Amino acid sequence: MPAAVESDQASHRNLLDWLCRASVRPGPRAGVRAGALVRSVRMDRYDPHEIERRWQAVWERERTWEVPNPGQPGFDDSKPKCYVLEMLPYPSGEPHVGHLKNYSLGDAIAHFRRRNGYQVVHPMGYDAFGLPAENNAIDTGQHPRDAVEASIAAYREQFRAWGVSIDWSRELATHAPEYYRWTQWIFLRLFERGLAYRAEAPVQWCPVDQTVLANEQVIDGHCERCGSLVEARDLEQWFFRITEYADRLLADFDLLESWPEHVVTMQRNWIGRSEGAEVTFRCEELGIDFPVFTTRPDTLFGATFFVLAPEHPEVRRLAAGTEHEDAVRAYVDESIRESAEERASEERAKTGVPLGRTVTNPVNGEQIEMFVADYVLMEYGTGAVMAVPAHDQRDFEFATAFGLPVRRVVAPRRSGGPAAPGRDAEEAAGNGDPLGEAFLGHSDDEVLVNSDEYDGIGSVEAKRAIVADLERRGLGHPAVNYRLRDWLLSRQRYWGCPIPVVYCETDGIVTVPDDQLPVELPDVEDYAPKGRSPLAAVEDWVNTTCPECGGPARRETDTMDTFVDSSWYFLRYLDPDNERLPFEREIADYWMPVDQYIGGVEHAILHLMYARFFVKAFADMGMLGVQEPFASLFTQGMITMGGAKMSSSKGNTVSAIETVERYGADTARTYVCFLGPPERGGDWVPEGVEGVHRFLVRLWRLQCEVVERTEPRADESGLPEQGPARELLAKANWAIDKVTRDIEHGFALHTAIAAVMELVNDAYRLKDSLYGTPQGESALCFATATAASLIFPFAPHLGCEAYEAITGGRVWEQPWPEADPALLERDTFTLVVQVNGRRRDQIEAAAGTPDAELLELARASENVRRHLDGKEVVKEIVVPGKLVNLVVR
RNA sequence: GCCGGAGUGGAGGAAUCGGCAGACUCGCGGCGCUCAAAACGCCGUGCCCUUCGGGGCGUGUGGGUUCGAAUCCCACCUCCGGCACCA
Repeated sequence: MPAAVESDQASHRNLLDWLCRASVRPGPRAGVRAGALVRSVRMDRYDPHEIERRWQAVWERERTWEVPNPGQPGFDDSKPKCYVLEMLPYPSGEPHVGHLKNYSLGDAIAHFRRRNGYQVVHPMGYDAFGLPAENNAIDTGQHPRDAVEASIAAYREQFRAWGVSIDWSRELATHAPEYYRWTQWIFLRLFERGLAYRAEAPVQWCPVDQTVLANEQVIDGHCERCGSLVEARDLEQWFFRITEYADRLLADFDLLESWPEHVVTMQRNWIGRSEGAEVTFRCEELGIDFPVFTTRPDTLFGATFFVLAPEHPEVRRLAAGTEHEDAVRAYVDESIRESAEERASEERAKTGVPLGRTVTNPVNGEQIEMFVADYVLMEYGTGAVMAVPAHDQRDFEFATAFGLPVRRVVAPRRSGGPAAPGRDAEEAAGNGDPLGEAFLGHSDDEVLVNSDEYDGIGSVEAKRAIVADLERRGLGHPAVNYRLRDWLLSRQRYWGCPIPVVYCETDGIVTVPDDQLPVELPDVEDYAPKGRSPLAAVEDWVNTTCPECGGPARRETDTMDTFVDSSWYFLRYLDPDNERLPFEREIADYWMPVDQYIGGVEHAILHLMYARFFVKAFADMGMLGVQEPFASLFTQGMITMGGAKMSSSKGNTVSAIETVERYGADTARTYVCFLGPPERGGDWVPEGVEGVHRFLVRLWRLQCEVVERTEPRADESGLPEQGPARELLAKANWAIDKVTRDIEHGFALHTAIAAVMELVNDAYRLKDSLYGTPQGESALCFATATAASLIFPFAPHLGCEAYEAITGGRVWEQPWPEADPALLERDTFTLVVQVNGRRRDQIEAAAGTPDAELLELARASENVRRHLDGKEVVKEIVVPGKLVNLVVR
């Protein structure tokens, strides 16, 4: 072996090494490879389907993508683990281009990590319970299980046709009794710890889907799924106590490796933590205490009235016997009838009715008037507020409408020191101190005014002092409030996981013992919901015996929200056949957390927050050693067509299946990765698909030509010093470096693919000058094999085929290539010469040329001289390896 | 209203430690191959002017910092996403 090659080859890993050692390319290949059988008939025609089927058969036969768990035969403990996961699909109809993108991105990462030395687990499953299949059953009578399983078959077939590298031995579906048995088991463990409970609460009811919804599933007062207006109802329902984890859900954002900032922000907003105090206002006449939550206890002296939500349980009692009784009743009835949407509408004037009662302001003993008004929400805080009109926009509007007093109690410290005590708002306004300025300026440099002994104290300090004083008198204490509500999990629908609970006449709520799980979902005659679950009609299922006393009992007929099913599926993949537990802790601890999770941003709050909650609860129960399920999250953008969201009603859909049938999976996969930055959406352009297809065909033909026209022979000449062979080798190494960095840094798959395109373009441009010499042919073989190797994560079948044709090796068994630093360094560079910052010339210069020489080169340029003529050079800027800028006057 | 993100050719997009604006792909134009077309290959393609040497303008708008700004700062406009009577 030539010495020149020997010194450089190590960094080429086995590819260039192999090319140099054995021959330019192998003669007859050893053994029967998948591609070798048909080489004779292949010719120049790129037949993606034939190639794709063939490699898929190899992977399937050899179970290439299956990875054993620790302790199982074949487990390789020398490699670090890597869990690559895409959000599991909801099997409805057929997979679409959104799925294609999701799984193409994930598969590229999985392949990339594998070839970088990781033991990658990359499983797949189906989120099979849920309304679409059930609604379909109502329309057609087809059992949801049959519909869902037909879809699963279609999805599975597509994923195979796309050549996604899935470990099929771990496949699961959430509607299978073997799976939901453990969903029920988890429910029971949460129940035992008080994290699942049943309670009556005001809930949101979707009249079309005929079920209650979780808060997260209501958007602007509408059902997230079907869009209909939700109604408020008081019902007894099952909840998960996610609010208990609110602080940890916030704090543990710190444990995440790489999540999009906006997803974290969305969850933060959703949890909506606010610090303040709970303060008690007492109605002396009736002897009722009204606690309120406030973030501004420092403004207590400005509380000039008091407002209850129309739903507040004490409203009717307060008004009873007063002159306002009828008006209050009418107002409350009207408010409750109105939808949340109407109540929240923006430009609506504040309305309300006096209650004819007063409460005592605990800081100064003032009697302030009570009102009922619909701008106060029962769902937040205590359903009552102290109104501080001087410093709250909403209270101010109400006060204006009802002619109530406005008293300013904080003022900016800067405006000439503390304001004179006793000055009221009208005065302040009259003194050119507009009230508008008084609205909650959150500057820390405010001081209290009109607040007795607290006057002059800074607002931050005053908060502490006032709350401490109230606490001493038993009238308040510091408090934290959350926007987050407990997760309402029961649904009055059929196609979901049964809740493993019975109601016994003597024992009340009794859980089904573990050894009787799963509580199987029975078949029903009629799927239509009638305000309660269709399961309620299955008499011989509902009527059962109490596991405690053996007496008669009725089963819970509600089923679980499907988000329960998907909150732990990523753990079941790791131990899918376990019949003792949902998953073995040791196995889960080995693989968890998910290193890279990929899915749509639409799950930013719901699924991702629920799954985080489950994992924390599991950790608390000793089932798991991690606090967070997903170390890194990538949210892909939606594919549009003509700038609009694809929908069958608009007729602008693209079928993933048809695209794959027409161009092959490699083209479809590469196209969705090439469309643009994957985190952004991308517009599907049919000509763009053609363009990517053309590129793959070019690579294919290049490979055919190289195999045909290069001679298998030993190359003893070492790395070329210059000329086209050197240029192409340099380009190939540049591409290795670029693709590697782009995939590693922020998922820039589109620019990675562009780099391979550049390599192929250069190979085309240079190939005719490379044939005939050992160095040239060696470089061409290396470049082509490198292109195949680099495109493999995106177009795995073509990557395999082309790589094998040139090297005889299987590309997925090769380590990811490493760029040779010697070939990355350019020996010349283009020196840009500017005069006054404008480009006047460019000159080829040797790398490492000293600054002084660069300046001379620059001044020697004819065009530069023209611009220097008659002027004085006042400054010379040299950026080594880049440019020279001459500043003249 | 508040919090994020983004505005670059005919289109998608590249360039983000401040240093050649427009990589790559599409589209368009030219040439080659062909009886011809498609396919394929090569070349060109921001706008304007040009004596063909080159020159001017150009990254949403207006200012600023700098030898030099798509990139940094200030003000504003537009679009997208999230939250929103949350006390």
